[in-house]
Amino acid sequence: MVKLRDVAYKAGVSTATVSRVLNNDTSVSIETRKKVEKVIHSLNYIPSRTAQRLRHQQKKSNIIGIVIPDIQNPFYIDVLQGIEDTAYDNEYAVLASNFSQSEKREKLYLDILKSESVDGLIAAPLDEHDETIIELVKRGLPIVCVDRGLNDIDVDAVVVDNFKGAYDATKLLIDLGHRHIGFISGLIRIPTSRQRLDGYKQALQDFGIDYDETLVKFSDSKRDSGQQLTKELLQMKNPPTALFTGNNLLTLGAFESIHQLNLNIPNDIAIVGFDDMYWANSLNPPLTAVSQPGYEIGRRAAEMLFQRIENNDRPTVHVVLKTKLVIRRSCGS
Amino acid sequence: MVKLRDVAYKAGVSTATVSRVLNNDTSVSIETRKKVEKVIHSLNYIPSRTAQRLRHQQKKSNIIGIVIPDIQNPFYIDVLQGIEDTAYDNEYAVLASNFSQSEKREKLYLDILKSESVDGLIAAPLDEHDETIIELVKRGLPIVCVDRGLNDIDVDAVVVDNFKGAYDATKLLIDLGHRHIGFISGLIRIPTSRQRLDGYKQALQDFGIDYDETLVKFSDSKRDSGQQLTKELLQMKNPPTALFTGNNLLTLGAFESIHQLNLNIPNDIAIVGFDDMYWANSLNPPLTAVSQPGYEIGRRAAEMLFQRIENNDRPTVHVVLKTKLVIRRSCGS
DNA sequence: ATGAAAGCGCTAACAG
DNA sequence: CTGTTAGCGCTTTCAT
Repeated sequence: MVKLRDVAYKAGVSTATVSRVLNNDTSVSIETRKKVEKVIHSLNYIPSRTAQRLRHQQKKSNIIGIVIPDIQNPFYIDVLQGIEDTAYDNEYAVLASNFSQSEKREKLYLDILKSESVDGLIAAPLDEHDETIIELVKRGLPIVCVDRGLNDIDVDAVVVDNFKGAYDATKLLIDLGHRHIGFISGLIRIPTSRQRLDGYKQALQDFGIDYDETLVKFSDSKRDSGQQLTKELLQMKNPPTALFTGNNLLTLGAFESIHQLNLNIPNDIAIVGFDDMYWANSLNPPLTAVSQPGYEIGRRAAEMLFQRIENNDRPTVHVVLKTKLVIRRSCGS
Repeated sequence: MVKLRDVAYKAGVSTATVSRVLNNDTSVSIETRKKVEKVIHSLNYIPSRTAQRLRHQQKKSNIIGIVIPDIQNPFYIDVLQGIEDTAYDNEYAVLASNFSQSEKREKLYLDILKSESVDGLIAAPLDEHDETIIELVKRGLPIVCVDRGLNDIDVDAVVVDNFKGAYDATKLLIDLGHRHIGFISGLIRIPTSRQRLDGYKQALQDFGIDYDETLVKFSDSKRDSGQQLTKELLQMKNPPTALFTGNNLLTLGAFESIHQLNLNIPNDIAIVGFDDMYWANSLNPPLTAVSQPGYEIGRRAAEMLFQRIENNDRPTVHVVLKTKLVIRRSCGS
């Protein structure tokens, strides 16, 4: 490996001068600069960022890290895109990592990103007690949580009102006359799942419908689970007349299942899904959905992160974005 | 920032001892180790990977970088997942970046990843003459290209047989009796788009159908374009009876457009799409598609990269994976 | 079993 | 305008 010293030696100057050339220090004479640049080129020399970073680690790297729970979930892709665009506008670069809901991988990536000296981190914690993230916050690394907050520590967060979103969806179905409404939930461990379940329950209660636990299924939020659990619900002896699916992949599974059973949406089974993804209009019938502003979540989170990087002492902020019920044909009318 | 020296001081030992504890050197007495570990914990100390790497730079970082053209395209997500899983099995971590088809962003991210001292890179080049990537290959950074190869330099690549895939799709529609087949292509600049167009043309030619350029539309491979161009095609005075869409997002746009026009698939318009994504079965009717093994592409690419990291001198390899025509109901029968 | 000290490649005072 | 030099945080001989 050719190093700065080699260049200096071959060019007959000091290492400092080479460094100056590298960093466009104006105080180098034209000829010296030319000479050095020639040697740099001829030796195919590339400065070691590792060494550079070690030298002045106070300097910003202008890189932020993102830790995503499940890259297969397009909701997080929207968030990521919002972060990316905002970052780019602010001259930051984004390094993303996906931990596929695995605690071990999450820790691995947090460690790496941390030590790769990112200026800050945007993360969706595994749950409200995510220790690895809490530790990083304690160490003073600028962090903004998205989608899910953290209970045991004060930290910036951008989330949506999952309770209200689920409430609205359930209420819509109730308003349309349904009394027997199935719900396919994500893992109860995950805060957003709990909040959505609570919204569902509250709506039932407000309209005098008893909560029937046989109508509620829990899953890992993957499409296959949605498919499987929808089938189970529809094959009950007293099946639901309407279905509320807890995230976008579960919704797709439900559609698949319903088509397979040759049932008609919304006549045989009405459906409202959490998440309004890009394919919602391509489904047949188009999906009625609780729209989460993923891109906006990402944008806000990035902005908050950049503020915090500038000033780590400002008070923490929780931003709660509203969901929006987008009514299309899958719920009937 | 708490550093090794702080730990040493507080524990009343030398920095060397702390380092030994960190690296599980056996020659540390049990009590000393315990004492040091306690301090490490209490101080919340994390070693700086930057410094570690500078110290013995021969050591691998066990990080690979990925440069993705468009993270909104789920095909690349499949590839990424394949890479990720393989990487994890081989104890590598993956840092991903998305350049949204922007040449400037691509260069930015390649620079960053390179200097973040990744052990290698998996990239989908902008085109066959992508200079930034060529330069990195020349420098000796282990690189594997996916989806698209590089013309001017020898480099490992994992691609699919786009020509054959497009040929098969077109032939299927011809076999079903269609003579007037629209094609919505991606940007002609992108190699995969050209190959698919060639496959389409060849199939027409082989079955004695004249190439009609008014039936072919070019676009940026986004859903909106698919929607718009499908509308244009279907509103021609002599509209196609069948449609071949050049990638998954274009397909979604086409479905949306067709539903809006209240046309029936496949009776009014048959459709075959490139890319068999996870939502293919949720569409109504389910989509007939050219399946690209995205996950497999990622897996192979990662394996090849790890081999090259071990031995950068091995000859370059081009892997061409086959596509598979998955017949469902959108093309009629 | 532990410590002292020499760097890894680079930058930034400080001095000239 | 250019050179000397002291580290950045860590690992690793070489002593003890």
